[in-house]
Amino acid sequence: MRMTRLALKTQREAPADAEAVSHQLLIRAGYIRRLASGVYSFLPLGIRVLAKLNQIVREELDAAGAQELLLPALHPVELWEQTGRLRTMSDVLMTVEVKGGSFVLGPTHEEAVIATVSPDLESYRDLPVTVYQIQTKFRDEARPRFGLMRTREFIMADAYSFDMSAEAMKISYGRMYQAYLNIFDRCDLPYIPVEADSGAIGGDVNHEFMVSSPIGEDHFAQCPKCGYAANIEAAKRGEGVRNRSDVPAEKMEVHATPGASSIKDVVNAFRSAGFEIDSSALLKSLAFKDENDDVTLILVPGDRDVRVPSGLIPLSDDDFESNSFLFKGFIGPMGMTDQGVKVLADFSVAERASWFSGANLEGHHVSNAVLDRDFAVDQVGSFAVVAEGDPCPNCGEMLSLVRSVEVGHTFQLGHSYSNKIPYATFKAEDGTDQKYWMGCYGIGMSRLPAAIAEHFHDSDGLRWPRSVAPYQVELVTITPGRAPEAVAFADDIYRQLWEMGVEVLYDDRDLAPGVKFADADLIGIPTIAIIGQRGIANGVIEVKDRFSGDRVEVRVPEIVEYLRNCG
RNA sequence: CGGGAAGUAGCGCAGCUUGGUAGCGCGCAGCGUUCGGGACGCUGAGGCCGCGGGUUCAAGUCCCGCCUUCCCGACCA
Repeated sequence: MRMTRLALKTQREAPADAEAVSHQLLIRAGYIRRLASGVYSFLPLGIRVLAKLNQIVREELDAAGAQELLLPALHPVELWEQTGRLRTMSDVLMTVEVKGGSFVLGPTHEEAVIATVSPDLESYRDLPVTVYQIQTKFRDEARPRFGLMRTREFIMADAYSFDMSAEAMKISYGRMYQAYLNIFDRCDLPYIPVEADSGAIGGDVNHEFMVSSPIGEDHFAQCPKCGYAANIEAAKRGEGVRNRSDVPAEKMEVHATPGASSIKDVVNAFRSAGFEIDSSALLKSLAFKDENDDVTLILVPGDRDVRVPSGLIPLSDDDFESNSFLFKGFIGPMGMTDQGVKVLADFSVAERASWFSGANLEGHHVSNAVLDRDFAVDQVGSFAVVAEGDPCPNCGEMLSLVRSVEVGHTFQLGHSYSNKIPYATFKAEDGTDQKYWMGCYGIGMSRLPAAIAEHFHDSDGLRWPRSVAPYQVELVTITPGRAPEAVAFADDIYRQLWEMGVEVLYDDRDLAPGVKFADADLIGIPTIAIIGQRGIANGVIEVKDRFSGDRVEVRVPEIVEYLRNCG
């Protein structure tokens, strides 16, 4: 492509509202343009990156035995009522009213794919099947941000597997998981698969594919020794050193702390009473209930958050009324097991000898509450959100927390969707109707260019790995107005490379050299060949590697072959 | 949804305190000079000063309301 014909203009300055470096560079270099908040156009260069990524995904998923199809973006609203997600996902759903009904703009396609393929998957003989699509998704995000990172309209490659048994589902999952490893390998991204929390989509085993990034919106815990890695939502810690050495001689003592029901207020109350403490000395006791309305108390230090086990929900105000021994804001673990409350303590609770805690009395807290002396627990385990330095659950090494971008997510769904859709069944070998065992798999296609740009840019601009670069080679002519022979020479190289099928961008613009060099660096094509009068007079072409910055001089007769081998 | 900031030419910004002809840089068009790392001169085009109302002889500027955007948080298959 000749740049004089390319519908693209680089910008010296990024829009003021672009914060992330990847966002600024993608806009400045002319890959994307904002149309609305969280809504971006892909310009000619940007769509080429996307096409490269799509091609990688197609090749790997096809090789894994998945079949491409294309589901609609418009879903009849009834389909979403059926699974209950019209309600549960109402925060992000966009709907459109049309003649004769309403449609949901698909934020994900479990409903649509089941409705589409189930007529053809009638028998166990028809399984297993995995289908995928590359589709635009719509989510009314609370806060779109960081350019392509979090948008309201985005492109996802999503796949769905259908199997006849749990074992078969695991095989399909394993195959897709491997395909995902292949895909991210080919994007050259340093990613890491982590164990993840299943969240609202439901299901059991699942993994997120994370890329470490300073603008990531996720965190995962990683063990430097054994390789354990899990999303912060799912990460567990191991047992620490139980501290019994400095158990105070003093007995537990009740203090009046009127109105102090938050961690912050309680700390302040004790401080004004002369105790030099911070929130880590306070025992946070949070009450939850299960489906039988049985109460569970979870204990974590006051400076930590509870990682709520699945199946437990926080008590409502009504629940507090029906459990009159629970004083919201003043709960402590003392005597709770006698009330039939199950008490779970995080490992970190056992690491401290004595605690300040709620007194189970309105307006009162206690000091010197000691585990196994003043209160009992049913189980000590990993019940807090893990923190930097917590011991690894596998090997005990200190965990570190990594900020990251989620570029893919794979789920073993089991029956969580097929159970909700009556016709999501097949005839089993024994003649009974059975539900599909499903898996689903997603890659944020439009997020990937941002993640890649974020990871590989330097101070001069973008640097694309070859596998996703919009062009493999950029030719830059120098002083075209004055050097017709150099231009003719460049034209010839361009034509030859073009005919060989090399993806070549040709900066044939009549601009000052500095501008063209700067643009080449900004755009980030991996190989830049500089064709100027001076070099040609010496019989050489200067070729710059955008990644390493290395420059080599290639002899004129060899230049075409050299550049071809770059691509 | 809570907190903060900002909307003036395609992009980056000044002007607002103290109301009186809407400006600068980049970019864009034309001409000329330059030409191996974002050159220079001259000429020119381009504006619903976010929207609506109010105050005033007069509003980009003051007052009220709304909208949009960005950042932090909450939320997030």
